Amino acid sequence: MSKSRSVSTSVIKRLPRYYRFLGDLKLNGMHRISSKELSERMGLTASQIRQDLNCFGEFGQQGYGYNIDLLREEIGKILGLCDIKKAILIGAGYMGKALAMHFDMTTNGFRLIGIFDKKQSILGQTIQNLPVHNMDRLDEFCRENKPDIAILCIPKTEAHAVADQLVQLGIKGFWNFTHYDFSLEYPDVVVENVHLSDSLMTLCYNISEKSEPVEE
Amino acid sequence: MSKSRSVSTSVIKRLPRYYRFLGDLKLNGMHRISSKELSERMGLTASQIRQDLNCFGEFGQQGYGYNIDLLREEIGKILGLCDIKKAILIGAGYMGKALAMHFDMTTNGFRLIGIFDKKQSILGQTIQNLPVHNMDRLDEFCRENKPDIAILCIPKTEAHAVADQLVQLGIKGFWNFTHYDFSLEYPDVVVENVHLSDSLMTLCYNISEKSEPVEE
DNA sequence: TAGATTGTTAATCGATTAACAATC
DNA sequence: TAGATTGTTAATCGATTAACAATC
Repeated sequence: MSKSRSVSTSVIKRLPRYYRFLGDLKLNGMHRISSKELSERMGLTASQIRQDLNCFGEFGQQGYGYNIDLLREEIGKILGLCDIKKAILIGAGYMGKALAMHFDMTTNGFRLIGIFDKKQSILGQTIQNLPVHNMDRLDEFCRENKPDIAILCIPKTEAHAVADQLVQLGIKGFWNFTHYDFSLEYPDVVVENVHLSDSLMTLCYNISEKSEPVEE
Repeated sequence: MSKSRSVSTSVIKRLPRYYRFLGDLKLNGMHRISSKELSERMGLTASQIRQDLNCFGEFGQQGYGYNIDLLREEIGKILGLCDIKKAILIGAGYMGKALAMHFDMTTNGFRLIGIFDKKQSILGQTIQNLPVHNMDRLDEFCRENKPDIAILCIPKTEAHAVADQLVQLGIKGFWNFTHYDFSLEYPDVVVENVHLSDSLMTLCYNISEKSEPVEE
């Protein structure tokens, strides 16, 4: 299906945004769009859009443009959204709960199948029909259910040990909300970091920069 | 203080990570580090680190390397973390609450000064000593307290109208957790997006890619 | 057919890496 | 002084943009 291996991460990172915009256009009742019009709506160049898409195949038609519905579906396939993978949540604090309750993972390729915490007060609870298991049941659960990824919403101090354990248990990826950085430790495991602090600091920089007098 | 205007966003995005690693090294009781050793720990090249830092000044010493504590502080200054700016939270659902309760903004340059929602059931509550105000008090509050940024944790459908209102009220930046994309609409307002869906889709792609048979 | 717009090659631009003189 | 490591210039690499023939 895919044309060749190793598409650059810059391209990959743009795919979800294309997917989102195409979804919005679809909801607007539109059916076709040219790379030029899409580029204007997204703040990119038409060239870039065409280059990006041509990493994966030929989805357009000369003189016509792209069929919105079809292109969206193709990008969905490229991202692998159709094949729903199994996720477990480690840490049912505020952030973990927010994700479990509020966030529809199935539209993003995942289904939550288990929740774990070690805090006694949380253990009885049920979140989205899933009981919160004690951490000491993690091994057994993973062996039985073979989750693909783990969502880490635990304190930084616990991240390392838990990650080690999960890698041992064959986890394939982490959605990492902790402040711990294990990009390098497990070369065969995919890590997607959501470093909220980094994001907020970037905003801080840009705000500070903006309000500074511009020196020539 | 800063050497020249318009440092590339690639560099800016790496600053918080440097800041984090230097903080960890400091906690480890270390005092100096060379660009080479830091590069190995962070998975970068020494050249890149030196290039990045030299966008802002000369923080090292030949033959010695960098003073960890000092470099960390300098990066903090560059990011503008010392000057605490005012933030308001719009939307006190699961995600909004998680941020307000759990996330220490002051270490990232911001202080939460107001929380807003329109859901009747939430309005009585107090989160981190801040009462949840009704949305119809937003105008008054902003005129009185002049917040710098707004954290948007509201449904996509409401994002556009609220953003418009806040821009009118002089907000300087958004920390955007909604699925709405207003990168282009307000050229003078700084937007930092936390598109969790995009992040999860990227993870989905990388997991799918990894498990596919590698074709040559 | 003529016009529009793609897919793709070539040109440009920017970011990363390498090299090295300066210097602690 | 000799060794280490910076700051910075030059070389390389990759990503973005421009151009255009192919074609719907």
